[in-house]
Amino acid sequence: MFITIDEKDRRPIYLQVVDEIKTLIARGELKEGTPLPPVRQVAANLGVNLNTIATAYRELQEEGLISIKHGTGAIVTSSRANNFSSEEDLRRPLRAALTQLVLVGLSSKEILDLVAEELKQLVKGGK
Amino acid sequence: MFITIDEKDRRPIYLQVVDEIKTLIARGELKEGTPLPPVRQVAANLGVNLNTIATAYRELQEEGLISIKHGTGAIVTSSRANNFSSEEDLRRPLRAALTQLVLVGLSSKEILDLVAEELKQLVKGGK
Amino acid sequence: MFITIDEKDRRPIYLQVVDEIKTLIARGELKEGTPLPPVRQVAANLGVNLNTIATAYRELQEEGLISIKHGTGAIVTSSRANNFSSEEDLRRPLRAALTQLVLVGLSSKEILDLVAEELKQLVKGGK
Amino acid sequence: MFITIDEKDRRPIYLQVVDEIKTLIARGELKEGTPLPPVRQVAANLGVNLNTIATAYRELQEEGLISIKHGTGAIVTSSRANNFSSEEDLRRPLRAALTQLVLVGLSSKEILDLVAEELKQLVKGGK
DNA sequence: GTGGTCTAGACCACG
DNA sequence: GTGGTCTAGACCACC
Repeated sequence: MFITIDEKDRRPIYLQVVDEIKTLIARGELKEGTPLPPVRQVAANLGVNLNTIATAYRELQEEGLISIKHGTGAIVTSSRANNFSSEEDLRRPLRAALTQLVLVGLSSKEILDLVAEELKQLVKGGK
Repeated sequence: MFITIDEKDRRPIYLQVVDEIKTLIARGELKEGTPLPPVRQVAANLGVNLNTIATAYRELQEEGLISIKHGTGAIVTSSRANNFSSEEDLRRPLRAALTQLVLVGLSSKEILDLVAEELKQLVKGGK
Repeated sequence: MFITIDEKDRRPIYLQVVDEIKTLIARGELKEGTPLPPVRQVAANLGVNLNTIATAYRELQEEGLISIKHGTGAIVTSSRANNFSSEEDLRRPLRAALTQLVLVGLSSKEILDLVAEELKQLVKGGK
Repeated sequence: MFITIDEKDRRPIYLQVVDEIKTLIARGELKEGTPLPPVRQVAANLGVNLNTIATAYRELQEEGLISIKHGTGAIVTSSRANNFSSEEDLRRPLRAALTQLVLVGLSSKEILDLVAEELKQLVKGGK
């Protein structure tokens, strides 16, 4: 399982980890039932503290994507997020991302291509 | 100029403000040369601390979108962001937003429609 | 002997087992002298690790409710717990349970009814 | 605001703090809108680490009882828990607490008196 | 002056 | 061998 963290990214490391794992789940690279690697192992690989990864796992558990069992480890339990979010909550981050692409000078077509490309990687499996 | 902040949004208020203003600029609702309302006024309208808005304006200035002049206020100077960001920096938030949409159960088509809709609102003015 | 464990319950499995068995003893469904089923059997039934049940039995033994004999298994020895607990130790979990009921919006009457109902099931046999 | 922690209690400190604050909210000693004392102050008072209290506050926020604002502090936002719990989830801890009281030898009447007493303190205000 | 995040490391609880 | 909790302390982000 490949996760990378970005020093330059201003968001906290644990949230970066959360997003990377979410993407892996969305892509189907982590299917339901799959065990996640131990907290300590991920922490060692990324060179960060154990607690940082533990926080990420806890967050994923709260969103209902994984289940953590004491003494046993964590497994993916769902590829569906508990959606307590309103449509606006989903639109906001999308709009912000698109806005930045526009401001950087990309044309509508370039943006749509970019979106299509990313989306294709996310739903490789089908749907 | 209409800005709203979302109590439930976990991101800092100043970043929410930054994003909303960026969207207004991208949409052409704030054109080059337009003055931004005074920090005090925005802060009062939103019921937040003055420093919060000042931080947002500073951030926008650093990205080259506005110019802050002591005594005269801030004006929009460009509809192009200084792009110091790598391609990956632009992709990451997009991927995160798309990932969440996938996890919430939307189909590729639904997501593309959503993107197209948001994008249309962003480039209404031109391009 | 019917025991169930609740995946969603955040408390450790062994404690859930301890509490379920205590309830059976309090209700008189497990009387003094009754043998408890072998650790292996309970573990198999619940699909949990053998050590988990062993830990539960050990806990019950420490409270003086059962006696574990190597080779012969465990038997219920008392329907009275060794009360090493202060009054406050007994009140705390009660208060926590009642607090949650209040916060969830139940009225005093509803709560008292609930208590009476549970209590009736616990002392069916006598007292 | 008086909180105490119990060395002998086997539950983690942060959960003890959570329960104590919940009780204060249920009792109406902490009303909606009331600010909670700063994390560092509570930590100092109890002689525990700052992170321990921060964890407790985060838990209360997740249950919807308080709202934490960066740079501002935490305030009580509701005296109603977000009740995602099934009835069984509410009964379990109550049953466990009552079971222990029975096993310790209290009569039904004594238990009901104890419940009534605790409950009275919880709903002093009325209902 | 708030809370948030992270570290290094210890020790415990669980299965 | 898992994850959980806690500490002491540093540094950052936010308002």
